[in-house]
Amino acid sequence: MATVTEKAVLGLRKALLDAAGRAVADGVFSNAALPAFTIEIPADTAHGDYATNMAMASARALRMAPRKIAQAICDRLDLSETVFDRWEIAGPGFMNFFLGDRYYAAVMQEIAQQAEKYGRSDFGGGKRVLVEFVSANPTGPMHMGNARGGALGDCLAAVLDAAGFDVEREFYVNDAGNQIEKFGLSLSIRYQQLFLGEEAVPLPETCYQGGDIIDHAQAYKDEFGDKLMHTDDETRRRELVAYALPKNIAKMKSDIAKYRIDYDTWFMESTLHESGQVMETVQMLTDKGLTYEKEGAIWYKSTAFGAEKDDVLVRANGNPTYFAADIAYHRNKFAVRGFDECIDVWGADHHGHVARMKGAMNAVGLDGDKLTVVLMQLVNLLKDGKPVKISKRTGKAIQLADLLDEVPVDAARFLFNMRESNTQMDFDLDLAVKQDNQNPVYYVQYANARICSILRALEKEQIVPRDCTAEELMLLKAPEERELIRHLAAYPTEIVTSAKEYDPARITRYVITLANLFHKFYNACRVKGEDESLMQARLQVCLAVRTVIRNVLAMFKVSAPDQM
RNA sequence: GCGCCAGUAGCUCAGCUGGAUAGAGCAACUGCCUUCUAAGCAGUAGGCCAGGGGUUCGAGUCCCUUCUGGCGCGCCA
Repeated sequence: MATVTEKAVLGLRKALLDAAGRAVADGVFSNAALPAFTIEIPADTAHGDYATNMAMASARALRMAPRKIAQAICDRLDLSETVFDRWEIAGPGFMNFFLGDRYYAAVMQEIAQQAEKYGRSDFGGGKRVLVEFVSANPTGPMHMGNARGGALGDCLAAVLDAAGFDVEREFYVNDAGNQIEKFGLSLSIRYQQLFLGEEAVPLPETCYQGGDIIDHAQAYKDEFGDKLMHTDDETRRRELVAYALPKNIAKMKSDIAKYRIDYDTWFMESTLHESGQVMETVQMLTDKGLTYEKEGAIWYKSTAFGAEKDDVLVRANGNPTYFAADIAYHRNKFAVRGFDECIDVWGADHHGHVARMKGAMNAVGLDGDKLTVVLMQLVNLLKDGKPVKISKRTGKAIQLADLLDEVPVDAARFLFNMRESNTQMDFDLDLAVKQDNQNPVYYVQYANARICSILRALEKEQIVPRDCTAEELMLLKAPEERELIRHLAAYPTEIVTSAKEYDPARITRYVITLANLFHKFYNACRVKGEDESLMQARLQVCLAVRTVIRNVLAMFKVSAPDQM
């Protein structure tokens, strides 16, 4: 089901090729194959609604001047089957085309008909995609970086869903391995300090320094007293982990829920170890001759699959590394659960692991190209214009929970999803806390509220929107109306492009522009008080804008209040 | 040292697979509410697209190089 806009471009392409065919038949063009050419939207609308470089691209093959080629094509061009009604030749040989009334009317009808489905497509063909994001370490609270990753991952998943993929969201909980050992040791020392003092049991620098560790120890002491002062170290550590880890995970779940993210799965790393999938994966690589032993450890030949160096899978002490578990985890995604494509959102500090992870997929007989890693630069938090260091070890990290206490969720989700993921981003806390017009989320919400206000004002006069005929919709001729409708028409394509580029921030920018065009329309064109037909046609414009704004905001889980 | 990402208006960022005079928001300045919400709109000003080479009809976009910033290069995760 191609959209009105897709059909417009396809129709134009066909008309151009037909015209070129006639030129060959007329003997004006040689028989040479025409090179590929593009049809695109010019930056300046004075250059038409669509333009093609066909003549310039063909110049060499046809051994003709671009403008002559363009003239020959345009002379033979039949636009009657298209939604275009005018062409011109410009500049070095561009052919520019102008959309006719019927296009604008068709777009309006399409949006009205599809309503909340407008923008959705079957581009993804129902392929099963897993988007794994945030996956914060459960040894401590989530921080600002997780806020960006959360908005990015959740909105990326939403965009993929709109583009016709069958999407699931997943949080990978690293509840096993070295960092859990370290977590246990940190808890154990803090606990003992509560009884013996800090000097007697100093906390090593390699331990978690955060205040949350002390809080856990204190809470345990409050509940169970000095019970663990009489046990051996290992029991104490295990007991404290068993006590604190579920609390941390529960806290992550409640923070994530506050942030309006709904995961399909919280996947526990421990299940991979317990079920034997980690060692099974190591064995699989060994069977393929892709491992070797050195200094008591089992190494994987990463370099055989494009990585820069080999990596340890099983340490000399017999414990598998994070990497071994991660291979097993991704193998589980593809081979056990059968996802067609997997997307990981990682902090950019992990970029060095992308190649080896993809390579490892190939090594275990899967396809590394089906794993996409979306890298996200970490957030620079600014307060009073100065950077705030984000570090779990100093214990001074700004937590996700703190952020959500101060910044409305609407604003946080919107702001974190404005910049392309792979660019460094400053997050000015003072600015984000401000609820004023500097915050673009209000600008977009305001457009929606204004539309609702128009509808309310008209309703007081017993005027309600009704379906319009194509002729009535063709009354929408003002430049502000046309630009607005063209932008509305671009929405489905934007979704697909966003999905292709794994860049949901594109949609945020799209909706800001939509709000801008609506505000311009609002100032230039009145609805109330116009002739009935024009008023109804403009009401349809309002409804269409509201539909798209609501679709975008609902997709990104940002509220769209009727009044502000 | 090697690798990845980036460098575009005072600030934060767009710029679609190379296309026509490089865009937007914020900040600054000037206008616009007796008519649908001024959280808005219109306008002015602001640029050697980090520097230098190259590729071609055409380069912010592609290639090389230098500089600057961020991040990696663990039997950490």
